[in-house]
Amino acid sequence: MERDATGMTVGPEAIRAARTSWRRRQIVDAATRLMGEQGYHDMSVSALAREAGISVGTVYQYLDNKESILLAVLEDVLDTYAAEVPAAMVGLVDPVERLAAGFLAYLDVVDGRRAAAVLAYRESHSLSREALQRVIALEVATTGLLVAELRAGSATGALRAHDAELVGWNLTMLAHMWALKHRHLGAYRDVGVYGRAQLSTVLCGLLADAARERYGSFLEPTGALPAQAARRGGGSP
Amino acid sequence: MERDATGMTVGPEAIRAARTSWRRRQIVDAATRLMGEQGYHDMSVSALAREAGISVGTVYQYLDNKESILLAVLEDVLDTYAAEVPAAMVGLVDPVERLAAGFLAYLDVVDGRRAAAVLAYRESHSLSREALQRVIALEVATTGLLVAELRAGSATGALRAHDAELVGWNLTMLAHMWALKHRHLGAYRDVGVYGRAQLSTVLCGLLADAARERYGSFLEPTGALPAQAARRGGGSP
Amino acid sequence: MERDATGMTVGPEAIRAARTSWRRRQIVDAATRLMGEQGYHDMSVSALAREAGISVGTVYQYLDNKESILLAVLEDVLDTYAAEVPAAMVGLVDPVERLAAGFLAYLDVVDGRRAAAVLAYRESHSLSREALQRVIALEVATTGLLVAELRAGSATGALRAHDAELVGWNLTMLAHMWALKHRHLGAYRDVGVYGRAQLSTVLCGLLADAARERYGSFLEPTGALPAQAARRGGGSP
Amino acid sequence: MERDATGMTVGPEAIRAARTSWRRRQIVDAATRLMGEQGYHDMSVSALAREAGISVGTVYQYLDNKESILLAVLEDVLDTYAAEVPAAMVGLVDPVERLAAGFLAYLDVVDGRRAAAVLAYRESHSLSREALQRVIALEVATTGLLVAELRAGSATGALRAHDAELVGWNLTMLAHMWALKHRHLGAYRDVGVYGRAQLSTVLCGLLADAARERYGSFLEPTGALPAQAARRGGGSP
DNA sequence: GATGAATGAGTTTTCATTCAT
DNA sequence: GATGAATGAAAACTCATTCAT
Repeated sequence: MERDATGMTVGPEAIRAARTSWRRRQIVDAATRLMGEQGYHDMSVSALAREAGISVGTVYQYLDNKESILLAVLEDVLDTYAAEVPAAMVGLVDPVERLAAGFLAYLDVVDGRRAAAVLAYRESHSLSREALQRVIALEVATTGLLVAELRAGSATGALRAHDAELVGWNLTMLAHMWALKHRHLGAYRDVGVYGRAQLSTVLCGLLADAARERYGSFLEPTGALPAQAARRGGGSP
Repeated sequence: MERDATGMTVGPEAIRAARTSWRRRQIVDAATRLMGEQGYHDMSVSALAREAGISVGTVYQYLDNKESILLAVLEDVLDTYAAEVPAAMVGLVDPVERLAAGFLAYLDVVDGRRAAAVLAYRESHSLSREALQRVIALEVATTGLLVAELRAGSATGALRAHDAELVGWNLTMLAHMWALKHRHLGAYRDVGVYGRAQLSTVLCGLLADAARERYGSFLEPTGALPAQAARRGGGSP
Repeated sequence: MERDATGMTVGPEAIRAARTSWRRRQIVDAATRLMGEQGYHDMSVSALAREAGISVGTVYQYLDNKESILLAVLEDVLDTYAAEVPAAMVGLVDPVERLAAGFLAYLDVVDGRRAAAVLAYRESHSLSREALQRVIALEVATTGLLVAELRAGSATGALRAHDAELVGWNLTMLAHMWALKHRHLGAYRDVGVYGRAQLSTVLCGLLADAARERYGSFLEPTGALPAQAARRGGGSP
Repeated sequence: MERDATGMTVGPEAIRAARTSWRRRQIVDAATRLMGEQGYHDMSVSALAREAGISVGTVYQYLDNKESILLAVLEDVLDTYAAEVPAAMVGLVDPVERLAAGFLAYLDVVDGRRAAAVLAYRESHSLSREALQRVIALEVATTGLLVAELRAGSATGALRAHDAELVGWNLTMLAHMWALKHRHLGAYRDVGVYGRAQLSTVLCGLLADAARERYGSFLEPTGALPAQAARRGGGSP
């Protein structure tokens, strides 16, 4: 493989790879926009091409068929969750703090791409069995990150015995809810407030009595979050 | 208006009305089935007619167009919520008990018609502006029943000061979640357990210290529910 | 056949015949109205039934199919021509006067039922071959009445040698034109004026020099018509 | 804009424009044929596509909907009138000669496209309000050309005072009549004879006494036309 | 690689006609 | 005789996908 002075891979394959990912991004971004507005079925491939500024033929050069456009869009959001949630936990060691930071990062991604977050609920059923499995696997993986912290918290004694998987899905659901019910919740609320309120709801029944004081700030829905957790989670101003 | 020996209204208009509602039920039931499996867009009207055992023309005799089939299906579920939730509260006076009974009844309907419950999330965006408003209004109305009890609970001092509207939507969301995440939750869990667990999660942060003992049973996720609340809520075994 | 005191036929067959003609009139009148507005194809049989104040089934009891409704409507107008044109000539002996009276009567019918007159041009092609033959035969018959007078006029020497058939169709066409081009002609003109103007146009080239003086009034487009001819022809004020 | 050796515009836009007009012509020609036989409503778009030798999709690539196919067909004939009538007058200065030449050219177009000429009468009512306005405007424009000559003839004193607009419509109607009544007129007559006969009918009442001699040839229905007027007008042999 | 014209299967919807009541 | 609910064939129109340029 050839490399240029700065260490970047060059040569025909590198050019091709770069073009491919650039094209896919063009397409996925345009598709996310259109599908958010009109839905998967009402987005025609030619409208997508127009929105992306390319031709129909080019769309089909980079994606096999309409369904794989949908898959690419959904994977794109789910990949963002899978990247941002662990990124927010880096540097934190306490399971409860990691959990809080992960949840707030999740919520932050949802808030930044609300329309895309809704798509996973609205359009997944249009995927083939295999594609659906991939989407589910991604969702399970991200929720799994939260579940792991819930289990770790139990192990350290900070959290009471609980159904970690159920609680993990609760956290995921509450993050998604910000997008799903934004019509009802978003008018007079702010993501930050929303996130803290939901976190306190979930942690309330979870924290062991002995740990309540230590994590008291999480139980105070309207209170300020400890610096660490807020760092990543407080996305939109 | 003529009436027969049993007091039933008879005569041409009564026959027509009865036929109309029977036909609409046939159609709505078939549509709920097909849309649950294939989605709104992938359900063709002729497939619907076949499933309902009638002709395409007959479908259009009772519903104006495909969109109004969707609306009828969604209203059908939402109407069930709006009927069952208050029905479950009848006879109860304590706000917390009414809230619990309402939530469990809501969950019970969701459990009984999981596919239909998901449709509201998946297909609402295919409705026209006006139809969407009707659907939203119905959803708001049912959630409003829970919000009212949350406010009443605050007034009696049983519940702490809280964002009643947000908590109301949380309860709604957690009921819907049983359908939305059933793939993940339903395999090894039972609605009854699920309902009590979620109720305890929500009530934990809400109950005033003074009321904790009184409603202790609600805070015990796996514990038995007090007779009253369980009576209505414990639908599917 | 039974007859009542006034000599009217009675009995079941008479009742049936009377009902049949009454029903057909209801239907033809409604159809003429609707077809005039919407055209034959855009008039649905159920809309026709509604307009006529009867049920679809009843329409089919009196007319075999949609095409025969069209035929009935067209025959209705053409029959009116065939009745009114000779009626206007009754009592007149002079061929030129008879011709003038016939033309003006024709025009008068057209004026009274403009929409129906247009239907013959617009919708005839939707008739079956046989039905079309009947319509054509009726039109030929009426024009033939004018052609006969043209020939008679030649025989008496009042009219010059001419292509009587062509002139007959010209007169027919000019009568129809009042309906066909009414948008352009009707705004600032009156049927009476129109009729006299067209008659003078046609007669000008026809009258033998010796007869010009005698029928001078017909050549004066804006002049008054001789009493006889005006009697019938001056329909709309 | 690029041009090839022969000065033809080339490049993608030129190709596209050429293809578009070629396709539209294919479609309009096929539609004129089918609509002439079956009428607008009974011509299905798929039958049209078959007749044109293309696919349904291609029809819709070049024309928005079925109505615009009809409009294209009607505009096509009306545009021919609007082009041929003035073309026939070029080089003539005398209003009466120009009028005669214009009328005969009009008739010539009608004769060349009889079925299409009838369509304007049969199918106009299927147009939308706006499309109808366009069709009417075109018809008025062509008749206006004749009306202008009628007025010019009055100004020079060749024609008597008359209702120029009415006479203009008469000429238009008589040209159309060749198509509308062809069943009755066409069997034993020839367009040339028909045209001269009708022209003489119209001019008879119109020519001022002083001009009768000069334009005597126009008044002789069966006589030869003066060279100029015959040149253009004598279309079909 | 990129384009976009062409395709035709598939969708929603209408409506003439029938026939049990 | 009168009704109008039921039927299903047929129509207009869309759009994912291909492929010659």
